Amino acid sequence: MTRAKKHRATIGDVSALADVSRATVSRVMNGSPTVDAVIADRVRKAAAELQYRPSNLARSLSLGRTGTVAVSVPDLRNPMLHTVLQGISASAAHDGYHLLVSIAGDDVSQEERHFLDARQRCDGLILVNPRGPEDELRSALLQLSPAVVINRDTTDLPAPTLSVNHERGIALLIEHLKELGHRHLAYVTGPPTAVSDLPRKRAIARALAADSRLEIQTVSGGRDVFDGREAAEEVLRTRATGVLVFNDLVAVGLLSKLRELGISVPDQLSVAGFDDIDLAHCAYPSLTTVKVAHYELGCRAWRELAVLLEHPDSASEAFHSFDADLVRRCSTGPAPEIPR
Amino acid sequence: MTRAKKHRATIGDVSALADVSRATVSRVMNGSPTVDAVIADRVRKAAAELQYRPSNLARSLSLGRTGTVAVSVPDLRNPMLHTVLQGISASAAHDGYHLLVSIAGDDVSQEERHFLDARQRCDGLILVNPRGPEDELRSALLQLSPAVVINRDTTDLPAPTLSVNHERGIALLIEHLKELGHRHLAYVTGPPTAVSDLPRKRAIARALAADSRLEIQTVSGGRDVFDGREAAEEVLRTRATGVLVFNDLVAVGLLSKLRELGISVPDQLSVAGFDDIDLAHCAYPSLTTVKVAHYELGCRAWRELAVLLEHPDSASEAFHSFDADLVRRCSTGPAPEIPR
DNA sequence: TAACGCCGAGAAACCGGTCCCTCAAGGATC
DNA sequence: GATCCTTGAGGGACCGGTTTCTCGGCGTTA
Repeated sequence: MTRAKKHRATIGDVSALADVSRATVSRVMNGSPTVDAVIADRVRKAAAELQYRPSNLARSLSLGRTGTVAVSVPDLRNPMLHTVLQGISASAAHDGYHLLVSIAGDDVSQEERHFLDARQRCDGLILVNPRGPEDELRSALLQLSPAVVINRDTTDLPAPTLSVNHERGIALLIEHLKELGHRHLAYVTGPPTAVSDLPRKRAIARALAADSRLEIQTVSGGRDVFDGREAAEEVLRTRATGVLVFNDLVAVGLLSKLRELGISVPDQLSVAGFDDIDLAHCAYPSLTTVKVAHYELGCRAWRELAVLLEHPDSASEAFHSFDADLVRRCSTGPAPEIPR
Repeated sequence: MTRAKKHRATIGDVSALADVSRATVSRVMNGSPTVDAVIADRVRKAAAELQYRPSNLARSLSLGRTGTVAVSVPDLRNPMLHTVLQGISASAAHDGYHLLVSIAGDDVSQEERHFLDARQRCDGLILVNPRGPEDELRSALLQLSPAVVINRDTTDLPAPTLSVNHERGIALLIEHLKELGHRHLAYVTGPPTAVSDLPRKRAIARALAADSRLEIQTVSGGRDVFDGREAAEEVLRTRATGVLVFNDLVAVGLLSKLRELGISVPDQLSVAGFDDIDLAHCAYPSLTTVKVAHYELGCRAWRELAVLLEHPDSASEAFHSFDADLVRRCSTGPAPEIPR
């Protein structure tokens, strides 16, 4: 054989060298106790000599399970995702599962195909911030099962769904700014594809309906710090005294540009973010925001998936909402007496 | 059959329903032109009816390739990694490969096992910031091939290695601070496991050897903003006038704590980071740092891996170094005449 | 000493695809 | 009308594991 350098050793190579059947090698590798110690030793020695590593692929195919779960995320830049991932990862590891992260990328039309692809290599899938239209998501989920959805505020998807209560989070921030005397606000949106913009906008509509003296204008934003910087001038044009921003990252960008433009926060303009990422605490001024238990959300997502992995037929469609808590910091303050 | 709801349809189910052989189904699914249009249609109809999706696992096993490559990273919090990932991801997608990200986690002793695991599910592996001892890494790489290493400044690893020139980056920063009149510096390290601390420390040792008037003290830091905040008081105790920080994220944390402590940057203390992440531009004061072509580094890493995937025997051991460029911003300034 | 049971290892089917090889049918050529 | 070539589909081996089922050999008990 010229296998010497080429392909890795297979179970057949080991069984031949140890002069036993492949079944026996399999038993030894999996620690089955029904193998004679002498033979087991011979097998282990042969395996070591050949540097044998069982093929995960073949093993998974035969076993019908991979011991792996995929998490699909649109983009990794948002630190809030990392916290969710840590929660999932820690819980999954505890149950002996591996985690693979798959980046869906910007092309929403490719998202469904991407989900299917990720799902195929694993026993289950966690979709974080899926973006496509609801009917597509709904039909995709039927093929993806077992799957769990994070941050889609549709309550009756054919999969367990966990979501931050964005609506309430925004409501808290609006309330906070109103208490500080603000009447004219601006909302800096997320990227056009972000579905989680919808509940935020619902909260805004509701607040407007409840208080006729309130005014809230929308400014298009994005997902990262540069998007926040770019939104700054338009925010100023609205002449609002307080700004709600899609998330903390965009808010930090906005703060930096406002500073360059000579706007004093919060004296002239109050700014509030969303998520309470580590950075919110380090921003200047430190960022008022709402805090979400992202880590626990990740843990819970895993638990839901774990149940489905055990009982694939338990048609779980639970919806769990995670409330947000206001975190008052220095980027919000009383509305200025005299608008700019 | 009670297969109705249970397992997904297999190629056998489709071939039975379409009354053709499994080989023919396989041909149709892979778009082979040697199939009669009528039959192909029948097969497609049957596949649609059964909602047939070929098993990636079985396909990969049979094909001997998965069309997937894994990237192993220690932790996702550092934004610099995202840029590298984007580079890899874009290039890989261009060549029709999928990318999976695997998070190694904090336990370095599990790292080798983690690499093997990630590698097993894919055709290749890119190791970003591997941390274990060099001899372990060296022997692991032999089993991991094809693999590519990013950010390990050992030039003769048994795999293509791409690394930021940390040594030169730090040298640039030291030079910059010296020009500003600083003689007494502090260096805030990365986490204890970070191997990329070594070239940074080498640069420091070299600078000290070259200039007897220079003094540089080491303060232990970490990898995220909170580590930076925690290092602040010890930094102040060194009475240094300039600080080099392991990376931008830690530097941003340090800046925030210094601000709380009433230290004026750069008037009383100059601070410099490393990596030039987006945030460096948004920090207050904006952060002097060194910029690295992380995106290009990612692209190059993919290219190296792609070559190995094509020609597994081309024993490539190339070492590529990516130079860093100084980015002067507002967090560094002239050394104070009178130290604190 | 014969019958029974248990332990441990091998043969072979199986997971779900791919693909080489074979061969039948139909059209073209002489 | 017979032969050759081409087209296209099927049979079956294969990828590298796991697992059921079978059976030989040994120790135990009557």
